[in-house]
Amino acid sequence: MKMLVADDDRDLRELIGFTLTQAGYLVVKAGDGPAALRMFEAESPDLVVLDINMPGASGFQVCEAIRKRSRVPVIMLTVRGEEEDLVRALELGADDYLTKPFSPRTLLARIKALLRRAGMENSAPLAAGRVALDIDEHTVRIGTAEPVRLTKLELRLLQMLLANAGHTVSTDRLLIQVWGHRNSADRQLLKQLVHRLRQKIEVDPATPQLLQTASGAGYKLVVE
Amino acid sequence: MKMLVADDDRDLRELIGFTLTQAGYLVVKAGDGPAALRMFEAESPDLVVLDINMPGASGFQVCEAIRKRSRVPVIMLTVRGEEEDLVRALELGADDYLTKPFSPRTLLARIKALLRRAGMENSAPLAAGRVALDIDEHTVRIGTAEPVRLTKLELRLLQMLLANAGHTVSTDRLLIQVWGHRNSADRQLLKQLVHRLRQKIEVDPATPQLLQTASGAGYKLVVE
DNA sequence: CCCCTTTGTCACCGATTTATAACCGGTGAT
DNA sequence: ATCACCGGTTATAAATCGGTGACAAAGGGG
Repeated sequence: MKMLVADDDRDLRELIGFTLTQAGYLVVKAGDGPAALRMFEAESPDLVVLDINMPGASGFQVCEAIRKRSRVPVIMLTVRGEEEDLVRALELGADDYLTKPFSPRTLLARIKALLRRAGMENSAPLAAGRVALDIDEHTVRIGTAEPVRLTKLELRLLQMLLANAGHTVSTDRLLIQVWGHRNSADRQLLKQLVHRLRQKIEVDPATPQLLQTASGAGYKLVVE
Repeated sequence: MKMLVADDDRDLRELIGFTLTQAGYLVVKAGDGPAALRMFEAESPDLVVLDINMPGASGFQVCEAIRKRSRVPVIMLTVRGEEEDLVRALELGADDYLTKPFSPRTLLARIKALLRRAGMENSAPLAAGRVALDIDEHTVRIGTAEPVRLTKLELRLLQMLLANAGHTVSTDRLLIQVWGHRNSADRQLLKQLVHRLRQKIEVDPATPQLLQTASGAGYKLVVE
């Protein structure tokens, strides 16, 4: 699940990003309206957290532009006492809003409630290079081959690697993302999981072309 | 469209009632928790506006009781700065909340947004492929076969799958949409319901052609 | 009240998925 | 050379998942 966070307040942006990352979501960030729209185009997030007050283009304009091409859930951020803003935001198609300041816990609760209600059928398949991941169906397609079914853990691992395609992801981060905890004994789990995943997605699992080992560091997904 | 307004503050109750009536909705009112539950039973409203602080039974208890038997949209009313309340309310299954004081215009905007999300304004497509669902009659027709009668739960499940025809719907989402709550123990209910539905709509229930399992992910309705 | 339908609960099976352990070969440090 | 460590592989045990049948509880007319 990928989310776009658009806010000009750097600290708040990082806080929200951190909160969502900890909760297991992938996060992309933007500091102003135009950047938010570019990121939206480039990343096709599954949910957007959008500050109303931003330089460049206001949250309203961004929201309107997003609604022109997608029904992705949008949460607007606003300061207290600006009820006119809220009405306008909701009329423009925003799905929910939060008044600043808010607690991370509240944000998460709202996001979860929204995702629960939001249909979620517009979750675009995550892809890089020849690898296309369909989260809903729990499948990957390599090139034009038949889609391969993945288990829950395989899906999470591949999602994590795909989100950082071309870059090495450390074993610690993978452990946290896939199992939610880290301790040295669990490296064995990762070994196993990588092995099983390679059986499914590599042409020759003995000489991995896609899921390569970065010795001593972690793993990476190679894209051309 | 009938709505239940439950609040112990008589003035606020009347204001909300007036606002909703003006907007063209039918309104029934209750001044405390037990009355709210009685009205809910007697009137079967399509949406509930529920104050958290009420004598007799708190809004939490009322919300919980409502969720035990219905998935009707619920909006909770609360005072500012009680974030714990909000989280608890949303976790109990409330769909939205408003912090007092709020403007009538805000209330209406939120209600409309909620109805829009609940799919109560634009009726979902009732047919896909060879499957045609008649919600009023509680029947499905597969191809040119005789219509088959469905139970309430079977209808909801099939409606949900039909709305996402061709795409996998996760078990969690199905649990929420059909029963209104999610709880890992309740997966058994879904198993049974799917089993019973297959008996009714599949030519050979042992090898499902329509209602297929996406192992580890959920179920999907296959359309050609 | 009884009868019938619907819904929830339980137990069990087979298959899949995940966890645990042992072993192998390569590498780098001492 | 020896040893510790790392990553890959194989094998096996444990847990989970989905399907099924049987049956009990709840609900709804007549």
